[in-house]
Amino acid sequence: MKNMVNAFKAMADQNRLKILKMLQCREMCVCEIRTLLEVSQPSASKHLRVLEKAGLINSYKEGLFVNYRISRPNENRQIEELLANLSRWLETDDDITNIMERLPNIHREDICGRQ
Amino acid sequence: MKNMVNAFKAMADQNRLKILKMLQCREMCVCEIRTLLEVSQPSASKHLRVLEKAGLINSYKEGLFVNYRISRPNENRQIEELLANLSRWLETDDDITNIMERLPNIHREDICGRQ
DNA sequence: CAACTATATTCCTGTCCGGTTATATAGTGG
DNA sequence: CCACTATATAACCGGACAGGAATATAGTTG
Repeated sequence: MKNMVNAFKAMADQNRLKILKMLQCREMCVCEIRTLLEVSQPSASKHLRVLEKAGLINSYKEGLFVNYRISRPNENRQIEELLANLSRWLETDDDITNIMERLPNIHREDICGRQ
Repeated sequence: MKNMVNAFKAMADQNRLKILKMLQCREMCVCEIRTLLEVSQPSASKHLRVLEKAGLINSYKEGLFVNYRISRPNENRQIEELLANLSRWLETDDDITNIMERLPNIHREDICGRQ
């Protein structure tokens, strides 16, 4: 039950839902996420930590970057179902569609080192 | 999106998840819920309010009692999917199975007027 | 209408959460 | 090893939230 509660807590925030939707398109590093989200770097970092602790996403290092991605199919069936649902939800939400439009043009090479 | 966030917030609490699971068995009045949950009456009342505002449950009066029940299939497809998932989850959770065992023996006639 | 009962609301308090600023850590290139 | 960059963590603050105690409301019964 604790797991479930934590997953719901993690999803009970607009910015974190946005992050999940973004990562369902492709994996991204923190500075890409923070740029799309338009939040500060520490803020993005903390949200990612919450999602990771809830088992919804995980991360791996690639040089200086840390890439985040949706938790691979395993973990826990409930989380998997939740994420599967989410991928079908919010398709018509203004904030989400806005992010989805900008997402293809966001590349770390263009962003990093210029903030 | 706000709707989704509110639904997740409402579900991000052990007691509220318990209430939803209970109501997925049958509708109940506040004093039945509060007894199964082992919380104070105002606490139960407040949790119910949160769930109701999130569109997960609704209520109707029956004399002195207020009966709560799972939101009828309509409302919003996302909420419906969430609840459908929940009904398959937590089947093996200790707290939930404990409640499910006691639930058939809880009747308002035996409880009310004796607290 | 008075006494009673089921529920809701209010007020208070301690805790958690999100955001910001400042600082720390870790990896890279010279 | 130094300067730089991407990310994480810490410290702090204001606002939201859970729980309890007290009170209000609404419906019932006599």
